[in-house]
Amino acid sequence: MSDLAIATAENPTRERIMDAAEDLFIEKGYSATSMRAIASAAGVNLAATNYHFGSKFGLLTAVFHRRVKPIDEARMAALDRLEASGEVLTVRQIITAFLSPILHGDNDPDLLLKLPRLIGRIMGEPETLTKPLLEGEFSQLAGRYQQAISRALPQVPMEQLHWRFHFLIGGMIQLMRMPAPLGHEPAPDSLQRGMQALMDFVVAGMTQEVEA
Amino acid sequence: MSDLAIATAENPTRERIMDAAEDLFIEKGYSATSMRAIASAAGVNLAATNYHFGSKFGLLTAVFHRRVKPIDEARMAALDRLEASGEVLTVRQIITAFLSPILHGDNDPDLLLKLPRLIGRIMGEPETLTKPLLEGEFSQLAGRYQQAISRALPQVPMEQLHWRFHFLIGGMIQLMRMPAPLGHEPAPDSLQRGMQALMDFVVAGMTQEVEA
DNA sequence: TATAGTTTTAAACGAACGTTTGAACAAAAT
DNA sequence: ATTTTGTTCAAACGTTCGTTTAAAACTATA
Repeated sequence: MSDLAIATAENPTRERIMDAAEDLFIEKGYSATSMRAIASAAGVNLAATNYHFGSKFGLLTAVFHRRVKPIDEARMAALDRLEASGEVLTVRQIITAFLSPILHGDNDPDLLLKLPRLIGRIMGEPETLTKPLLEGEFSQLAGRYQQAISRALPQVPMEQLHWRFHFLIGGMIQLMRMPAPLGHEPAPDSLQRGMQALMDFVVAGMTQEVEA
Repeated sequence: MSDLAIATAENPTRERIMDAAEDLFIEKGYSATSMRAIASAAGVNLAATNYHFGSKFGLLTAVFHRRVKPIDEARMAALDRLEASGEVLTVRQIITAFLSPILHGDNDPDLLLKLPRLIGRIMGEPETLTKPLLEGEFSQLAGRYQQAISRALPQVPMEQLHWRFHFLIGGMIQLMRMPAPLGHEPAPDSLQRGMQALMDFVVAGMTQEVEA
């Protein structure tokens, strides 16, 4: 028996487990979701979860990266494309490149339903969980985007730009966690509308002028 | 034996439990924190936790409200004070009234250390936990502030204002969860600096002008 | 000092947890 | 046909969970 199963071309069990785990992680959070609940929702044997993913955390990692990887790759590609033009970028171009892959990341139809809530929920977990998930990849991506913003706003001190990027992330997570404002029912196009509002909000915050 | 203990003038056990619970909730989150760990850290018997707070959720409620109540009361009072002047308020005045109680909420010296991380962590928990905690009080507070912002920006559609308030909350939570930007070590005055940056960012986002 | 009320304690309750085991099964390779 | 390899399964491992019990210890009033 090998340590972990080798994923065959089509492995319905593996994917059924990941789908069920994703839904439960979104709804209940990581700690409050049991492997038994996942196996039961997936219609597979309990031991299959550990067989395929090694551990509960291994399963979380797989579920998380399945959604995030295409988004971050699209973000990288979008910035590559912009910078290849050689022209000076606008803040709006950069912000759009960063945020719009969430809406058009890949061809998965329920990306819009799953990804935001998954990110939002997992980002609420303790750092001991989230840090290993983000290590390396995302911080490199964030660094590239902050450099790009810095070139677009050369007069703004670096510390300010770091804070403003911080609030971009905060607004994004808030939008993902609650795709409608407080006390409002989420409409089908809430996320799109919220994303547009977020882009305008962040561009204004990034390009702010000192007041008289 | 009564259902719950009546809090005497000074009840070191009750407060030791709340202090320990707060630290552990901040560090590990709610689900991942056990009553045993709380009792052990507080140096009290396990049964004392249920004796004083009825249940784990009752303990969370007590810990949460101990921190949040003075903040929200200060927010209410600050808005009262502003509106009593009768003059038209600026967005900056309103945003400042909302955010600055976090920095100067009461006389507890470790408010700055505890409150932000507690809020940030708990807001990351599933809605089933957070909704009962926020019901009533905060939504009323948020409503009043959104009304005030609406009067300060009469030309902006209500839907836009709701989104912008949403992002104010998101930035605030992000700042509370991570009092320093990504990849930066938190300095002693990080929260103050971040809060100032957040105010500027949000005021710019709130008062944004449509671009040419 | 008796007595009533409150708080703390050790111990246990049943339930649920993540993980592991070893046998059964399927399918491909020899 | 037989071995090998990957997968599924029921069952159990030991641990930890939130909560409860009933007695002991404490506090204060009478």
